[in-house]
Amino acid sequence: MDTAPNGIGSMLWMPLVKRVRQPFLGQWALPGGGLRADHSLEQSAYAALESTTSLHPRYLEQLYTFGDPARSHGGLPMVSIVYWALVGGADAQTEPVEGNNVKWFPVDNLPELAFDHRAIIDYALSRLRGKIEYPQVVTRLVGERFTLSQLHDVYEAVTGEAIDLANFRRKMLSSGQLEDTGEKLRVGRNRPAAVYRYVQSALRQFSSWDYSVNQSNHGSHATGNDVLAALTTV
Amino acid sequence: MDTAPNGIGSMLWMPLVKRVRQPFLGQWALPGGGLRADHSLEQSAYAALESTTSLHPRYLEQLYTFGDPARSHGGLPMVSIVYWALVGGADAQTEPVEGNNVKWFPVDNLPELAFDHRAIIDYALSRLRGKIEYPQVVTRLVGERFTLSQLHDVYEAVTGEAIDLANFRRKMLSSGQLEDTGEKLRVGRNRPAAVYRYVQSALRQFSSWDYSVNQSNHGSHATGNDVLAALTTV
DNA sequence: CCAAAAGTGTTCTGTCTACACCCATGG
DNA sequence: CCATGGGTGTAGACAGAACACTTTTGG
Repeated sequence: MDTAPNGIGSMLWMPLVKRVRQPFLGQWALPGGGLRADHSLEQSAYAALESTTSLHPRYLEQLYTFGDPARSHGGLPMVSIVYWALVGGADAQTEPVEGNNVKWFPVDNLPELAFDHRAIIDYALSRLRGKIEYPQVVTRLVGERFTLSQLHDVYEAVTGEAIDLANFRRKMLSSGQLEDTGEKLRVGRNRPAAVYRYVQSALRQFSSWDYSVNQSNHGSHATGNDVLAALTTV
Repeated sequence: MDTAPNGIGSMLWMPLVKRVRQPFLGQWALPGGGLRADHSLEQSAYAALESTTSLHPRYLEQLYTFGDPARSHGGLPMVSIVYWALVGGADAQTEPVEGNNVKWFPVDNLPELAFDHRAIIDYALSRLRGKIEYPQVVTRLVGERFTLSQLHDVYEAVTGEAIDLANFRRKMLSSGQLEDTGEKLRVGRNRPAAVYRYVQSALRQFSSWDYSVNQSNHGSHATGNDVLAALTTV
């Protein structure tokens, strides 16, 4: 995939779905699906995303709940509960098989969107930027084990701006949250880089209901160059 | 009201309601109410809080939506949409009239709570701490016009720790977000303090759906010593 | 003049930034 | 031996913490 204009190596991408009914027929929109009585909200969101995009996200978090009376038709107010997901580089290798109605877009070049989905995406991105410091979050994007360069690429993709690699590396290492696995990873013909992971205590240190679901991980390594995210509505 | 143990002058308080039915009969819980078809979620939350506690909050924000299948009875999953409110010192003067089933508690000394309401409160507090920098938020607690000492008290109450007043004052003034109103406020027989307000641009600078509702304000001044917050469920 | 809160100055320390530099590797 | 990314050193700018100090007021 492409490289971003400014000195940034990686890019955030997300899948959109072309609407097949009114309103906004033919426009791009966030993937979505219905609520299921015997499932948690997270499970319903996961299913909605999976069925429309074939993604198996490793991170799923509730974003916001919308309940505008203008959307209601008669009885109860219509409520949309929006989730967002992160998909790591490893999963991505199998994904970009785009279905007929699904297409991946870089977040800095999105098409016109249906409803208020553009605003939802902007809000999700600001939340993501605020949380990128959390190991639980960044791990979903870069994988369990990673080099400092890979971690650096994810930070740049998420923040959208260039970060000095030398300073980044020092900051990360001095945080005490990373440990050297002893492994080396060679990219191309260059000097092999040390492979790190977050220490257990860093991964555990979070309190809220975020990061609750889908802790299953398939032992994958981050190798791709791009960073993927998805939003879904229930 | 009391003074906190450590050098902190003000305290965060919140209202709880004693449950009058099963489950958790007799236990303390967050105020709550039902959803209304012809109202937005915010309006419903506002109504729920108002009817149980007689509060007219000046700040209302969506916290999280719960939808555990374990809560369901048959049909659709039962969903709770939690909002939180901030109530400034001025409003407070009329409030602490506690109804039979409503009582105010300092957040560092809450009773046993029904359901998972304790966890909800903890999450709300961490969110509040993260947002206390935003003029839109702090203004709801301290009022439109305030002295630097009052602002300082709010910061201490919310963060729960002592903050050096001299440094605090410099930081605030150098931020460029405050402007001197020219007014003076005398407390007791001491030197009068300058009264400040946030500049318009600072109050406008926010993006998300938070801070959307209930912009009505009754031109009140913060004079009380305590800071109040409320959570409600819909 | 005293107490108490308002408000100012100064020093110290740690963190962020920019950028020069050295190291390891395969071709 | 050279190009490329991995990795280290260092000097200046800046922001926060600690705390001594001065000012204004009513009693």
